[in-house]
Amino acid sequence: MPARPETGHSRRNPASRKAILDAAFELVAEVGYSKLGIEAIAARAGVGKQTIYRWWPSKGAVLLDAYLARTQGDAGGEAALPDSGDLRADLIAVLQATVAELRDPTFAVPLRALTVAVLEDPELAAEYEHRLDTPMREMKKARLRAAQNAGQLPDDLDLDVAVDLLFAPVAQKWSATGEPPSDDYVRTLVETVLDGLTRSAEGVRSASM
Amino acid sequence: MPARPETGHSRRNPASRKAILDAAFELVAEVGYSKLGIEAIAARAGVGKQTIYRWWPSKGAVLLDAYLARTQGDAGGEAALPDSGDLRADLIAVLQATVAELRDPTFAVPLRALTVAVLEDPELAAEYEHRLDTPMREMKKARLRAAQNAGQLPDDLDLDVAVDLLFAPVAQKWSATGEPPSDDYVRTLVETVLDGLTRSAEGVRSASM
Amino acid sequence: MPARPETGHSRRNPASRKAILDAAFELVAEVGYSKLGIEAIAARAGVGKQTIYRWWPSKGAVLLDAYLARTQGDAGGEAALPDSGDLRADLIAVLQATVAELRDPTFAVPLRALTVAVLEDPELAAEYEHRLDTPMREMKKARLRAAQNAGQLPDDLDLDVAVDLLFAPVAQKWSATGEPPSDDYVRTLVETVLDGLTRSAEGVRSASM
Amino acid sequence: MPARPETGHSRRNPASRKAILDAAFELVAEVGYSKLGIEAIAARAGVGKQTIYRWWPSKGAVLLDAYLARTQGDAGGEAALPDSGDLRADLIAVLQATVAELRDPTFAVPLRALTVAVLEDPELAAEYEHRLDTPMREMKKARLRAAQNAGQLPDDLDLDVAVDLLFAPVAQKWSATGEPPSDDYVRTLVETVLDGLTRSAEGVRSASM
DNA sequence: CATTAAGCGAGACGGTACGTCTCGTCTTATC
DNA sequence: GATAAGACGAGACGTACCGTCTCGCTTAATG
Repeated sequence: MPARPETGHSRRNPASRKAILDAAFELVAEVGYSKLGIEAIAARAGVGKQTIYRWWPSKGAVLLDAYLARTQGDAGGEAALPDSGDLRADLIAVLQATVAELRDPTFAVPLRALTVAVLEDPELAAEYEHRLDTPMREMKKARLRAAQNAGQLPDDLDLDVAVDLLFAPVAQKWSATGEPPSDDYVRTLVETVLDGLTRSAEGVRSASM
Repeated sequence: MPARPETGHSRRNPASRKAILDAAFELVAEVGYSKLGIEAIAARAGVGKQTIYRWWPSKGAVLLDAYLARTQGDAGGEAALPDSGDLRADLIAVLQATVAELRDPTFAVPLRALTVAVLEDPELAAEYEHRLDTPMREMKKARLRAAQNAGQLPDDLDLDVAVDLLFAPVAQKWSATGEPPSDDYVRTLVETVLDGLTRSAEGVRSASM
Repeated sequence: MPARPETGHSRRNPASRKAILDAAFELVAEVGYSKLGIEAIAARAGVGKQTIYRWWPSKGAVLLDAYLARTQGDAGGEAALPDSGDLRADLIAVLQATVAELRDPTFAVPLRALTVAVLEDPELAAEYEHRLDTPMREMKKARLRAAQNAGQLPDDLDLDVAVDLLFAPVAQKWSATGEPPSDDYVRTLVETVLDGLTRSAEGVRSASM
Repeated sequence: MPARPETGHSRRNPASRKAILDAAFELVAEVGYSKLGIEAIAARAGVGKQTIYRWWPSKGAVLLDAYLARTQGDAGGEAALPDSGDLRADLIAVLQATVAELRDPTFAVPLRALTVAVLEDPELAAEYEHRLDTPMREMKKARLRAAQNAGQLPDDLDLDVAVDLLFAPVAQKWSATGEPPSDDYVRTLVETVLDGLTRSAEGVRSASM
């Protein structure tokens, strides 16, 4: 979330930029969002405070850049969800990988901080949605669309709702308790989503509805 | 989240307590969580700062008490979800009532503040879960259990997963964007959850899985 | 400096009074005047704060009572300066005893506290003068008056000035530096006071004046 | 009492420094030492509290600087006591000027505050002695030394004792009562000091001593 | 090839809120 | 009714950061 478009030949010092993002990521992992301060970031980065204020509008914006630099430094956004043909197994695998990541404090603590920052700042929320949320959602929808094409899911399925059903419960549980749900929960979740709450009550269902 | 059990005859002044909770609730609605300060609460409540520090461990704890006092002051926890016999319609109604509430800033802003507080403080999160989350979840599970007893839902359904599927997507969308989803989204959500993603692709499903 | 005259049969608890004065004296010796607090005195004395506020108008007043209780508990004010007939030797002895006392922190620290209290509170200053300063001054003047009667001092000598000349320099030095002057200083002081600055320059003096 | 030596080109803001010293001097004259607070000084000076804490270790240190700035802002320390050749008259004049100054609350109240501060803080006492007391004492001793050179005072006179005899009684009376002594007292004081207590009892003295 | 203007590390500054401490008053229960 | 206990409104304490603002210094581009 740069304050200025990085077009043209800015005289910005890339070493300072990197030092700031690294310092912010490490610091937030150590002390949490509420105790993360611009002065502390500047001090750890060996940078003047003004260099942060010059390029970022808030500590949340620094954090978003820092998180993106860490999580997407390697992959250029080319990632995709696995597609073995077995949708059920693939979804379980993806969600179990997600909860595994959330169990690693190195990423979970900064992500939690980012969540707080986004909750407190609507502008940052828009930036977050555009740069992190939407790309991830598109990846997930792509996998579901493949299942549709394979005839495994109905064509009129609302893919956004489907993505929410699969991922929101995990995110919510992690937000609320600090811990992601268990692998068993994830398995049950996927199966319940795929089959529906009413799956084995066909007789009753057709009778009452 | 009282610092001390309120058993016995405490010498605590109940008028001060009420003034503090009212001031906190109003202030947070006006300025948001990050700009909510203990001094401002004390000043608006006409109370010394120490009276807050004496009885609450953090501003998040004050906020939780304030929110509970507002939302459960009247109902003694006896509330229940509607049960017309039509599960689908009841769930849509409940979720639409929920999103309607989230569109009212009077409650949504303090609730958002409480969400931030809970994200930043694991102890408060436990308190929140015990005093707010669990009772609500029990209400929701009670309605689903009634549906089970009526043969509308399978007996082996995991009710916790079911509740998450219904409510987490709404909460998540509201958290991420500041706005709750539309009534249409809610309707689609309920129907997708009840029927399952694979609902109209039985043939394919049995073939590939 | 009791807030109420102690005439009549007050229901005042003498044990509490003694505990307060003892606690005040000990505490001030430990922490100094500026860090001496009513709450700390009450706590150490095992007494409610109100019991202090009821009977004394300020911590300085407590301190004056505490100091008097310690220093004059035994002697009922009957003390007198030594009179060996040798004024010079007696004065030196008295002043050296004074500086010796000022070197004992047990009394010097509370006395210093009392000095501060008196500097800050004119009412307490009047009380101090009446109950401590004047009696001491009278003792000193009595010794000088005896010397006058013995023909050792001129009849028209202003005894107040004389007392000040002998004692003010010692008090002043102790106030300013925290340490009383040396025994040698005291000896030189007494001799200079008795003889006058001009003592051995009679010729010049008679010539120029 | 600067916390740091003012050598080199400090980035300290001299306007803030002056505003703080002025505010401190005026405030202490209005409310006295015990009610003088750093916050009030900062507020009146239009300065952040940290700017005071950054440069002074205590309010007493601010007060010392403030007093020195007022009393020695003009004179660069070049002052000297009057020397008309008539020691007796000069001393009376100087002491009467001193008591006149002590009757002016504008200077007397801050000086009294400074006295309290010095009594409570040995480090400040050392600073006070070095920057205020010693220079004044040297001035006084210089005048007495001139009298020695003129043969008006004996060469073996202890000038420190002599200065104390002349000035301590005035300072002491002012400290103890809040009022400096009268002009008459001062005259008697000077004459008694110069002539000695035993001045007109030579016969008796030689007989008994 | 200066010159000049931006970025930079550093940190003082006017502020604000923190959480603690103590003040002097008030209330409650005990004796 | 005096007392021990301690909650209360009030507000100063000294600290920590905020975001802004100079300072010199370095460094790349432009005239």
